[in-house]
Amino acid sequence: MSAPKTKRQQASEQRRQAILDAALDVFAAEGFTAARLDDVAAKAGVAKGTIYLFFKDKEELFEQIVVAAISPVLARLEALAEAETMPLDQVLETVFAFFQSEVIATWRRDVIWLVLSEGRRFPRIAEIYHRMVISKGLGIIRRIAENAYKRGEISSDELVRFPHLVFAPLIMALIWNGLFAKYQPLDVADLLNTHRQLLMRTAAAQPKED
Amino acid sequence: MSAPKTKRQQASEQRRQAILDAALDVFAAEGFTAARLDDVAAKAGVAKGTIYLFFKDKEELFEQIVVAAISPVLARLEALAEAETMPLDQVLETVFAFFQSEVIATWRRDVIWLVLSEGRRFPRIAEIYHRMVISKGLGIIRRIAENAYKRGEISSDELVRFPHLVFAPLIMALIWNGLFAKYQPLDVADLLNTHRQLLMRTAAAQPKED
Amino acid sequence: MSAPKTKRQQASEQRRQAILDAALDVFAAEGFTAARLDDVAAKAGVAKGTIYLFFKDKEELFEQIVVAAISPVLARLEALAEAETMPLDQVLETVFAFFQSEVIATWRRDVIWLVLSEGRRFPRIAEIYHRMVISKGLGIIRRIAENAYKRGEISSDELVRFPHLVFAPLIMALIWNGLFAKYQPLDVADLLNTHRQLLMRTAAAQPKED
Amino acid sequence: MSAPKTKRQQASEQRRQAILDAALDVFAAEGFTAARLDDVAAKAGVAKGTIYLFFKDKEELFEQIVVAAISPVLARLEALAEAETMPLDQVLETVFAFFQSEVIATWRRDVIWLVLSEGRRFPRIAEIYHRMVISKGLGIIRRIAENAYKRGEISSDELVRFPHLVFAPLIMALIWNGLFAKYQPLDVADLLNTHRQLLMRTAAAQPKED
DNA sequence: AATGAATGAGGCTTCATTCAT
DNA sequence: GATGAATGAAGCCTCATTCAT
Repeated sequence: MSAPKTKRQQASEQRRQAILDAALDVFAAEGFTAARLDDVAAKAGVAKGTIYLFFKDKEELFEQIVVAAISPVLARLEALAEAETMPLDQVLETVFAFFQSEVIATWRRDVIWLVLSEGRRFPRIAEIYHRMVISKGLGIIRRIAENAYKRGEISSDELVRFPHLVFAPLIMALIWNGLFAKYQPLDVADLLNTHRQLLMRTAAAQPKED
Repeated sequence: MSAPKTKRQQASEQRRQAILDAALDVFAAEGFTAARLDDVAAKAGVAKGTIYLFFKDKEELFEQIVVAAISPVLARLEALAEAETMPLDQVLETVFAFFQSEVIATWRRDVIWLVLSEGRRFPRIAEIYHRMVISKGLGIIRRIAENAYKRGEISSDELVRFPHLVFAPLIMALIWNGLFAKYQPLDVADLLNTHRQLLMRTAAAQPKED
Repeated sequence: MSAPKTKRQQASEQRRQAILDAALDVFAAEGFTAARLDDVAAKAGVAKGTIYLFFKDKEELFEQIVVAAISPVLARLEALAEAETMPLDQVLETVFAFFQSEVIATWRRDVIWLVLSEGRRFPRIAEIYHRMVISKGLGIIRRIAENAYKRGEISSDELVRFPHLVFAPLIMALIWNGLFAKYQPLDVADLLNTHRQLLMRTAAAQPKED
Repeated sequence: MSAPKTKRQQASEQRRQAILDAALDVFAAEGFTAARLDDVAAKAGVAKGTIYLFFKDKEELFEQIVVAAISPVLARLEALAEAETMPLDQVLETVFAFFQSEVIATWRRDVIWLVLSEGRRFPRIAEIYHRMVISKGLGIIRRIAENAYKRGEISSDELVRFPHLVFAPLIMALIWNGLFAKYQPLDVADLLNTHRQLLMRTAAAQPKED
């Protein structure tokens, strides 16, 4: 139903996507204000005016970058939500692996950087990202942790109250790679394994006994 | 040694500081590119040209904001370094309290946001911040953790290898407050207490036995 | 003689006219430069490219608006020319009534406004309008006045030498309505009656005696 | 009190005036939309940015052209207002002479053209011009006509009710010169003399007798 | 013939930087 | 030193015109 039929529509959709791809590159590299739409157009292989056939102005283009980037992530979250009864340790392993291979090493990283660095000046973007990604992701991990807690897999409700703690080292790793890796490399795989051990050892150490 | 002598020198130093204070406000609010030197000058109560008496250009002003903001922090770090043998739990309590009262609620928060959001485009700033703050802070925590580990206060070397894990929730709290608090408040005190419990329970649970 | 034969030709002529009608609206409202052909096309119910099937460019479209608008007026002038021996007073009454009901209250007003406001920058338009409307109209009134003068209906040759004086209050009324009526309404009927009385009393007062 | 004192202030005022002069030229020649601020700046001998030190944007510059042009005219109107008891014929002669030498042949003509051709799209300008020039001028002529009528100098109250009729041929002459003089010259002096005779013969013809 | 997506030149406006006072 | 008026390069956005469908 939303699949474009005619060649015209297909070509148009391809152009739109090319602009979004180029814009993500340029905006991530330069930031919203310093990014030049000339560069976006050049990188997308279209004329300047073409951008305005799809987006009202620079700001809407920026928002749509984030919106467009979120959609595919949502599918992943849905899949994760299915795993509510999976062992916590296994969930963490899956999530951390996904983060390393599919986020920190790909264009998804750039989207997060954009939200991080421009979100305060574009509350709409922060709001969208929170509503569609953050709150959902936290909710899923919270439910998984809750189940693990009830099963006695973990001994305390810390992650139930603050699922944020699961993600903190992920976002830190992403920031470190962006800012400091040049001066002091960080073994993200090791970091995240250690983080997981830390979370899980806590669990194993104090088996629930009530 | 660096104390200004004459009144003129003092007045000059005050102007310089007023510009830096104003610039921190404006740059943090708008980002480097969107920040207008007109606004900085107005907020500092000086003429636009005066800025150029102290700073070569906009970029140098930006760098000096960070440099100037770091100096006072260094003193804190030195003090913390003295505490190498303090119990880890107590160190964490001190550090987290400082973070809540002196970072997340003050202009220091803005400095961190600037490094976060502009650091990738201004490697010199990232480099300075890493060299003067990050690596020192991590080093101190690592040594404290190492001592605690040797004393048997904690049961594993995780924090020795990745002292980053101590700070991850701090940076996450700061980001959350900047981006998402409007939509979903976060009890930072509770979060950090929980984080500390999590770190320390690990320690207590498995007394070192090798 | 110029009647389109085939249905296709008729449809084409209708499109052309629709474009001209729309263009008159848009150009009158915005002026030549600010008028957007997008708006013209939308209002005419055609695609933008269609305009270029009938008119070489924006400027030619503008010219043709005026040309097309003039043709129907010419018929009126012809009719008036037949009335060369009609009493001057009656002619004025007829002309002024026509002006009030058929010019100042209709799209003809817009044509005049276009000529007024853009004529200096588009001499071709001024020239066309002068040749086809102004000079003819003035000539007719001059001849009528001349006849009236010869008959002794009016006592002086002022209107023979300057038939412009008959029209001056008309154009002034049109301008006033366009610019100042909002701030100070003008009773055009009263104005024109007064104007006519003024012209005719002159006539009646001094019967020709040579 | 409003005289600039320092050299700086004088130079600034001169620049402002140079910009206004240049802008009148360019706007009158091209119309508001087609006028290019680049051209204004070049003609005024300043940089583009300098315009924005004095005027918020193109539209404010446009308004200020008219406002600045009106001020000197006001003095003339005041002087005319003093002449309330002067014989009507003499007033008309004075006004018409002024119009020929000081309006139709100078930059004042351009101001009127601007009001004429752009006033509908810039109601503020029409409003200003009406309030400061039109209504005042009409009021003065009305009072002068009223006095003449009371004195019996003119036999009817037509000009009291519609002082507009005095000015109609003036505006017509201005328009003619702008649009049609190339194709058919107009002897403005003769036209205005004839107009005056027409107005005054009416008066003489029917001496007031009540 | 008719369409409307695509183009890219051009204009308004901003703002970092300079420099005469 | 301090000022702030002046500069002009640069960027966003519009819109007349073209052309593949």
